[in-house]
Amino acid sequence: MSGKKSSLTVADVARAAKVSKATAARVLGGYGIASETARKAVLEAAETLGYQPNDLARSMSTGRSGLVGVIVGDIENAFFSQAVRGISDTLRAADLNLIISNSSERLSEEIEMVSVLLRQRVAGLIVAPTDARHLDHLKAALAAGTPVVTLDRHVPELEADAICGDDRESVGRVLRRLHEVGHRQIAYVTAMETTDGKLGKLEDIGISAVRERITGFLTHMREAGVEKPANLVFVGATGDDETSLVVTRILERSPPITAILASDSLIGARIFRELSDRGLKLPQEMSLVSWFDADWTRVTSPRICVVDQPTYRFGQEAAERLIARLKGDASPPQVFVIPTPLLERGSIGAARSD
Amino acid sequence: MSGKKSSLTVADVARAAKVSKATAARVLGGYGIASETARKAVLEAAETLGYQPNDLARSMSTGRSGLVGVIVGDIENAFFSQAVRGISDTLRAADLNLIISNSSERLSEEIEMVSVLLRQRVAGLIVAPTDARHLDHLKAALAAGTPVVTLDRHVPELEADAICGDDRESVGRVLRRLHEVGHRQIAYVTAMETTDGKLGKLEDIGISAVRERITGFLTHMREAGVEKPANLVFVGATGDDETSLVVTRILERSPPITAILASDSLIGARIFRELSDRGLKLPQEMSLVSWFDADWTRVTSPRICVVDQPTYRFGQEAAERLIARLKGDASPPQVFVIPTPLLERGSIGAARSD
DNA sequence: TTGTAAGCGTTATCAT
DNA sequence: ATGATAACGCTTACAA
Repeated sequence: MSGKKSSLTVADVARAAKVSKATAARVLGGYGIASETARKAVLEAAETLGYQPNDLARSMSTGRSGLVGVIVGDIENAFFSQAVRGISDTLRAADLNLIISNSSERLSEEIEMVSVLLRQRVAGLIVAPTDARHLDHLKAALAAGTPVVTLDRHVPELEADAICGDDRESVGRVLRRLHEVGHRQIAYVTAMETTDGKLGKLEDIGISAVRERITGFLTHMREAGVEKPANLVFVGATGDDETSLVVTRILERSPPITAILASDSLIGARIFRELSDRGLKLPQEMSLVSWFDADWTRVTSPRICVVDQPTYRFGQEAAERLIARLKGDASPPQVFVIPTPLLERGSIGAARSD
Repeated sequence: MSGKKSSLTVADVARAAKVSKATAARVLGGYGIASETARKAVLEAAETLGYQPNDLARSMSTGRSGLVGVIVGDIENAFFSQAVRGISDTLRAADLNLIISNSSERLSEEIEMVSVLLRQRVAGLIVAPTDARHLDHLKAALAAGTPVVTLDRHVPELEADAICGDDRESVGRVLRRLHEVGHRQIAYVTAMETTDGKLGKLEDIGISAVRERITGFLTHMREAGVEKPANLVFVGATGDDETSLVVTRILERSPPITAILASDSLIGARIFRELSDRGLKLPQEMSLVSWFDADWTRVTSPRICVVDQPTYRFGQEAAERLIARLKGDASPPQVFVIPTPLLERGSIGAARSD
């Protein structure tokens, strides 16, 4: 009852239809030409036998594989899973499938996964590169003729299309808004880890989206007359405990910090919980803005103001670019910047009088 | 600069290493035997040439493919993306990769995806079957010798291992708790669609997890002396508007409904928003319990009591079962029931006096 | 231990 | 329009 029946081949169908293997293959593969009679005979034979083509073999001889590799930082994160959905929907419409891998935002894993995917001879790669300073593996993919599209991140040195948000500008929008209602001491909190817990050189930030946003933050804050904005960037908010520590440091600051920007929605949620655990009232005692319009930001009171990153669209665009490349588009690599508007909600209030 | 260099083969390496193709293949494939000298020569040649094996070809000749197909209802839903993460982590440890597909909870898409994945000759399949009454495609997979594991759902008629929660019991736990604090009129809300908006025959519920929970609900409610518990099951909460309608109907009921169970975390979030939009106070005016410990349930006030479905573990177990099958385990199919404990939080309060 | 040669299931070339 | 037949890149008897 549990048959490991080594599936049927075109040869079997050909035999049943009393034509040559070549003719059967032409009909089944939908290429070349065949007479109506032959076509009918073959299709009928295939039907009754229950023939299922072997895409492995097909890819072997054609050289192209119908599989696209996707490497994200963390599929559990709605930011990425939503993007993956966009990718998936778009790819399917082009008859492509998707092999998915998690880098856990670790370079070593990303390298490993690229290698695995290349071995599988994927038709193309969509990657959220973990570290803009290590690109050999991605360059190797390109050199092997496998198109690459970067997702959410842009690496100029790579000959690849990129889909990303307007990170630097989005920070500007947030800060302008906060400035309008009187905020001056504003904290930026990110998960990024540094050796000493302090913000280092900007060039050392491997994830371009993070680098862009912090750069924007520093620029705009300086323009607004804040002395040492780097002191307002808090790094290392990687988990609950670390974030708790960061919040403590923020609350101890003098002059008092009146608003917090959370670099992503995981951090945002943690910060929100910390603040409400400590009994702080939003937005009277603290304003909060997070990146990504996650579910949780709409059930809090007040609801949380967010920078809306339409990641489903990120995914769509990425897949579309890749498909274009697969179809032969050989134009120079482009960066597609997707607007990430500020969604105003109750978590921004007037700054406390200092 | 953009080379479509048709990658190197074992033959190229063999030539460079001055050995036969077979010897090179043996070394590179890590099978058979080779002298130390040969081994060194081959590896060195492979290294300097930059040889990358072709897994497609390998699968072709060995018959096994190193790829596992996963079909979920909606990768955007944290319930599934978390499970996928569990699957991914576990598979990787066994040197397997994962092709992922979305069924959008539609049978037709599921059938299509199974077919695509079988064509790709995946080694195995992990599926959250959309409809327990249509199994031909999954049976075909089994017949072709491809092991199948069902995720979150169990279909007895299928010769496949199943990983699922203790759905029926979990409803019991929830209801018992609610009963203790005085609730009698309790609503169960699900996304499931029916033709007339009413609950039909239980056997017609295609998703086993939903069927089990509703069955449990009806049984326990009856045991608690509620007359027509079916009237307390609200179906069709598929989107924001539909859920709004359901909530209206719930609030209009007499005798008044004092507690709501949300069949999944998307519905739970929608219901919560509806309730707070209407100014109802949790838990004084309404109690709420949701399935799945989603992020949003921990940032509301009060926090939402949930039935904790450890879906990462669901995924892990599913992958482990599949790996066991791939290794040749031929024992009869088993159902692995994973406990889904009730996490008590502030959203349960004493029932209003009626 | 090593090499020769025959597959795996397609596609693709070239006569017929 | 159709049919032999040779690839594709690997594994795997079987021989040497």
